[in-house]
Amino acid sequence: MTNLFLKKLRHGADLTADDERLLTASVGTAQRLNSHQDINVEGDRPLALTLIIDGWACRYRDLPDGRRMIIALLLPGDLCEPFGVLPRRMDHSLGALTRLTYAQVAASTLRAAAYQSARIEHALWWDALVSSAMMNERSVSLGVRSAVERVAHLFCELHFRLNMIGHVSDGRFGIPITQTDVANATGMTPVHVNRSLQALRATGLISLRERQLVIHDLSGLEDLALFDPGYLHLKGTLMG
Amino acid sequence: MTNLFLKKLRHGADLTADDERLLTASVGTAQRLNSHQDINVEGDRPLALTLIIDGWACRYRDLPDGRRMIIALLLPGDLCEPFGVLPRRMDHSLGALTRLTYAQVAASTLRAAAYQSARIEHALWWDALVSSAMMNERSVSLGVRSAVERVAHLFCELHFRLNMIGHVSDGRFGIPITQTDVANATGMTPVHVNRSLQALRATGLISLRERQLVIHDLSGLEDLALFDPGYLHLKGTLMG
DNA sequence: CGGCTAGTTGACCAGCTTCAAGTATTGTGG
DNA sequence: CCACAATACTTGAAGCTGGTCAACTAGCCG
Repeated sequence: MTNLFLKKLRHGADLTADDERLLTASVGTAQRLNSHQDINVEGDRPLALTLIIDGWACRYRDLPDGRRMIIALLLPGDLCEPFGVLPRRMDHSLGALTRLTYAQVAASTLRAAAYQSARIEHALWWDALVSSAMMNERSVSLGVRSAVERVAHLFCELHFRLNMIGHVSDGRFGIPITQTDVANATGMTPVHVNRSLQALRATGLISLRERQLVIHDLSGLEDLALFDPGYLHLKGTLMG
Repeated sequence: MTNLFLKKLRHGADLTADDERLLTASVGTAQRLNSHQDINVEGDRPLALTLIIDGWACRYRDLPDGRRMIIALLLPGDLCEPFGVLPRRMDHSLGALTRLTYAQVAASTLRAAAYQSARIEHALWWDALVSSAMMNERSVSLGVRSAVERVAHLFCELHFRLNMIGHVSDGRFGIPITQTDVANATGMTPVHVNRSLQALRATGLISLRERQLVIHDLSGLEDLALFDPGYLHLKGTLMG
């Protein structure tokens, strides 16, 4: 269970049992947090990378006048930053959206693991590539997609990401965050998220009740969202 | 002149003459392109990383219905992707916005240089960190900043990035791209970019004529844009 | 000179925000 | 286990930001 991280990385490279032991040994002890608590805040000097073990978190930024943007949603198995490096000063914050279990990982330890095993190096770079591609696609959403498209796109992306770690069954998965969180992540107001959700439900492509999302027609939803899963590089599609 | 790349990397680490020779040797021969030509298009299997030598380029994505989003602006000295890895398939395109000189760099060569010199490794990771921070800040712009704020923020960022490579003198620098390009990069329409530019000029903080931008009051512009230069990690602010 | 691209302006419109109020749902202390 | 508060969700009405459409101007190059 600690290692949805491994489960995800297996999509990026064929890790051996040794590789997996090495990675497991790099991860610190689990820590817990309630929702709305922060792991790092802007301005901190972080001591290690953070690995999400259970629950959802986000990287976010607050502007001086109170506006908040969620830069990225972090799911179990996600590393909060690229593996190679720690900034001297956080330029954004890292906070829990739900009750959260996480662990710290030293960047130097991960780099050392990458030196030791080309497969680990490959897997970690694959993970960094996918994270960066998700940031790209988020810009596209925020820049040119409409409100309904953005929400639909988010659901498609969550479907694929959660599926990688076995958290989707039969097109159904939990979305344990509030509509206000979705609003902060999509650059919309909570009110308009609500209305967009209703519009999406009205298409018949999804159901959403009590924070359980059911995708009835994935390819229909993908079409609506202009979603192309290529950016998630799902088959260890990497070379150097 | 080839090496605005080095000039930029010096902001991330103290490179020795040997380091710089090694990096210079990694870079392929210069190639030229006219504006609106592409280096890679979505779906390509890229053979190497691309380094911008002269002129401006962008990473962009076209949606099936014709909408275009510029994901990132690339300036002289910029590497188009994180250094460690090449995707098997491009999930976005890379194109010239002006006449362009660029060169290819093998990802494996760069990784090898990083193995050989901790300073090079440090500098390359610093570069990757800054690129990723710029993507974060772009999401913030697109998500919560108004039109005028977005344009102002873009100008602030360009000021700092171009300043790193010595392309700013006295608050003045060239912006060799069209208002339509700015629109595609900020998620706005060309018409509204035009009006926002007029609004910005009316504040007296900037002048913009014949694609020469003059920032009369940088800190005033930063305040207007809610710009905090911290994310550019300007002083080799990195640890592992 | 003519054709193309870039920039500018005006009028109108739509998508999304804002504000406000009301209904569920969840959590908490007695 | 209930009462109550707090949080999350939903709905309506009005307004603003930015989009759309269309036309016109200015510069550039063959």
